[in-house]
Amino acid sequence: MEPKIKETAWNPEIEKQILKQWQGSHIYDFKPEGDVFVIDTPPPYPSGRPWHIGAAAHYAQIDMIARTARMSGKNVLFPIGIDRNGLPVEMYTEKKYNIKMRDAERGEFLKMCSTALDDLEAEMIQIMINLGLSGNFSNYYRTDSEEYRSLTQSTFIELWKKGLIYLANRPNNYDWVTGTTISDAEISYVEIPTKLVYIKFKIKNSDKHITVASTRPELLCACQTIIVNPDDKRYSNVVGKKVIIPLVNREVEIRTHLSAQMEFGSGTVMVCSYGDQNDVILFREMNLQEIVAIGKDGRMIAVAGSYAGLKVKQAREKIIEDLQNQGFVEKIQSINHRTPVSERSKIPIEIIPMEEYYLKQKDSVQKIREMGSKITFHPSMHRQILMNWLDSITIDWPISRRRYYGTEIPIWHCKKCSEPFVPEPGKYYKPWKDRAPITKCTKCGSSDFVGEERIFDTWMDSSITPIFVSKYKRDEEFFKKTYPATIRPQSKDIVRTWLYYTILRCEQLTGKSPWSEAWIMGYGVDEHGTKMSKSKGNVIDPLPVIQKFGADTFRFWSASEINLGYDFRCSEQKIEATKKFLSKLWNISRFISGFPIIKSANLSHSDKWILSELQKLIAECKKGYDEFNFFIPATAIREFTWNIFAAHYIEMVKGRAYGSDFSDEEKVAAIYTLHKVLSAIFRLLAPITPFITDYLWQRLYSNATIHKERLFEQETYEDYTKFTKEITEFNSGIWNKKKETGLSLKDPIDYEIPASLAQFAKDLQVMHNIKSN
RNA sequence: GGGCCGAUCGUCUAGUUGGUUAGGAUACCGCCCUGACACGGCGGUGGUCGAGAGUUCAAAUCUCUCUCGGCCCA
Repeated sequence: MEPKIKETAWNPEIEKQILKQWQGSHIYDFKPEGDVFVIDTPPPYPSGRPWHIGAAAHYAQIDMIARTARMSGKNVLFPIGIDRNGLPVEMYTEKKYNIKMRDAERGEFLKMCSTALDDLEAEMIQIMINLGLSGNFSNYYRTDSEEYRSLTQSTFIELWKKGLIYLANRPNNYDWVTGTTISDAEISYVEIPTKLVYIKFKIKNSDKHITVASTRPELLCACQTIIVNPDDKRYSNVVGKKVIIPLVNREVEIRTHLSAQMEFGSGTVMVCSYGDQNDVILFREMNLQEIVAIGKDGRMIAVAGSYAGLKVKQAREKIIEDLQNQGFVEKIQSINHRTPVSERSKIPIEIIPMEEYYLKQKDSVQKIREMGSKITFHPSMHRQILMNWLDSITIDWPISRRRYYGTEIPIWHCKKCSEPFVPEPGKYYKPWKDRAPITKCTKCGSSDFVGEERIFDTWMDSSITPIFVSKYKRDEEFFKKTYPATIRPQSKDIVRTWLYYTILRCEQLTGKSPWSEAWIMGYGVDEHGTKMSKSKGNVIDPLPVIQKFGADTFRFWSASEINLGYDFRCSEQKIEATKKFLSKLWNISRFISGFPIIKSANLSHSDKWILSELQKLIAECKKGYDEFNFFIPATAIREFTWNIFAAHYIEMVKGRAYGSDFSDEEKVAAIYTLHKVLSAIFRLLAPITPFITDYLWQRLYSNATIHKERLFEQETYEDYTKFTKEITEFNSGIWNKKKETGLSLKDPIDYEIPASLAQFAKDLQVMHNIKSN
């Protein structure tokens, strides 16, 4: 028997020719009809080389979702997009050209950012293609395109008209390095060593003092009250008295408030505008007059007296020194303080009152909680991340940013009376350079207008991906078919941003939940379990790994190694080891390819046994594919193929398939079953390893692609799986015996076949060359 | 300080209605060319199931406490 396949190992180079075939044949094109399955693909941000290997694994798995749905008979919309708005590219550009954004001409700067993104994007797209993603590459979208930005602006205009957006001047998280307001979602917390300074405040008309512990002594000039806990006996006799602020020599009153913790510091807290979020709450609650002490450049302003012009940190050092010199310091303690920092610039944020645009979100929390509880989460435990976040929302979402590379806020104000005007939706507006959409102010009659210079928080763009890909407001028919989308795949670290904001925005615009399922993946960490970062030097570049081992190897590794929702380790050695399975599959196929394809047969017992094991495998795979957990089918298929099908069944029927000492009927049954099982394995594996399965499928079974086939068909056979343990143990027993006695595997042996295996006796006898007595 | 999640051979994991010598894969070691595969076959080393206590005839599995790791919030 000559096998159809000559090569003895899977060669990843073949992937290139398969890719070419896919590209030419449009097998992955989407038709908006029948049973539609829409994936709200995350558009990755091209923030620099190399792309994270964990992200590549993530996209490989998203493709498995698409292929699973397609092979289940669905019409799959699998859009590909690139997220290009936001701060990282601005910082990248500033560094690359050694310029400052605010010194550059705005139009020029935007062009530089756009060019930088083009280069970074090209490699990302190439990796996605090489990975075999079955998405829409011929028409991939960019969030900074005219079409996308005009949709963002249209949705803003729509919500503005609905009254869901307002301008307000209130204390905000402010990142003075990047010069913009940021939302709570863009803040992370880090432990920073800092000094807790115990400052003595003189009590008015008394020679006594009280001690106040603070990590922000530079804000003394903005202090408006001192609070103590109402239950704190130590201070009950001073509540209501006035104290003199050291150095500043202003009087403030001592009050009580529950938020003062008796155990922390001295039990007293100075309330300043604004040291932290608690100060913001207290100023509002107690109706205190705010004193702004820090400017937009992160330096103290005039009200800080001699400290004006100093950066916050310098001012702190200086004021501690002055307090010490004048005897106001009782002691200084070194502590680690959980400090809010900007996720982008990594520096501690300041809270500064500013006028910004807000999108109402507090009123939506209850509705989103209900929607969230109806969305199916994979795995279900990650629903909690959303719920925890919903519980912590206290203010509306500030959506304006004082940066350049983003979608412009489409609004003009009357120069004279400040009346705002929004244009008609449907076009892309740049108010910083375009003319106003009206000629005369409807309020005061003035004809001078000033365009808004600010842009949106990038989440304003990203949060409308489901309505962008479904052509909201652009193709009503298409939208009806494709919205809400089916599934949102994403990583767990952006649940509170991307997932949450998308539900919020889509609910406000469409009244519906944007998808029925959310699929949440963990992070890729290095082989020792630590987070990959450029500074640690443990980043693995996915591109050379994919080139070396092939996309299918990489994909099978990702499926068999990553448990959905949990963090996973990335090691090149592990990826390399997975390649062996593909070669095993290749060689099984090579062997079977030598036999003709047979339509039907009269099965013998061994055949019925492996077919009922196959049914068990199919049921197991179905369970995994139904919840898009590819770990389950990948490991089950590997186990079945290698350790049951190849190790036992193929060895058992080899003699029969070759035909010596067997009837034609018996021979035909073996060959029929070999092909039956192999072709089922190909289809079961196709969503995970689309290259090798399609190649072998076309070599052996069809002129057409495997990717239009059904994933599996469930058939019923008499259950023979109860024999599996006995068969495999019997075979092991003989292999061991031959080894112990120094026999070669092909040597004859005396061995009793137990009565319970009598149905398989003939196959077993030939397999092991057991002497017939 | 509070919440959520996790912890099983070096690594990935099975085990979730309490009763298995705790199973598999990978890595490692040894032996072996066998009608597809040495990217193979067979076998072996390796786990006091994070720690402690409790319930029980019996606990990786149930209860409590603690430790560590991750994430979130105040």
